[in-house]
Amino acid sequence: MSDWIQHIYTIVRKIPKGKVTNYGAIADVVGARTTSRMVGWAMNAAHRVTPPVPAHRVVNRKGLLTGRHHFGTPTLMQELLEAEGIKIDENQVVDFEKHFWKPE
DNA sequence: TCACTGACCGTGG
DNA sequence: ACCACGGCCAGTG
Repeated sequence: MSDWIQHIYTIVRKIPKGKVTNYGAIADVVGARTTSRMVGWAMNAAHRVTPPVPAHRVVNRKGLLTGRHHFGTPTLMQELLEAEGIKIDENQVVDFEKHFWKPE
């Protein structure tokens, strides 16, 4: 695995419970060497790495749950977020900016 | 080996 | 406000 992928996993694992972030923010922290699309790719491969990565806390810039189909069931991602106190409406995070967590 | 694709985002027409 | 395009890396056929 390349460094930037490990870097992404490390960052995602730092996301506090009840918070969410977006692909662009992660790409920004990792550096200009990667783009948000690469972050998405990394998440696709994240489910087979250990320790587990809370990929459900990563959404796109509009707060849309674009990755929900990559979970076991189409609703699993939403359920995980709601279990942490984040409300979802029409596959979108309610008050996204309020729950947004900027990685560093 | 080459070509295409992907859980995205910002910019320009 | 809508549409198209470039960027960046690894896996797959």
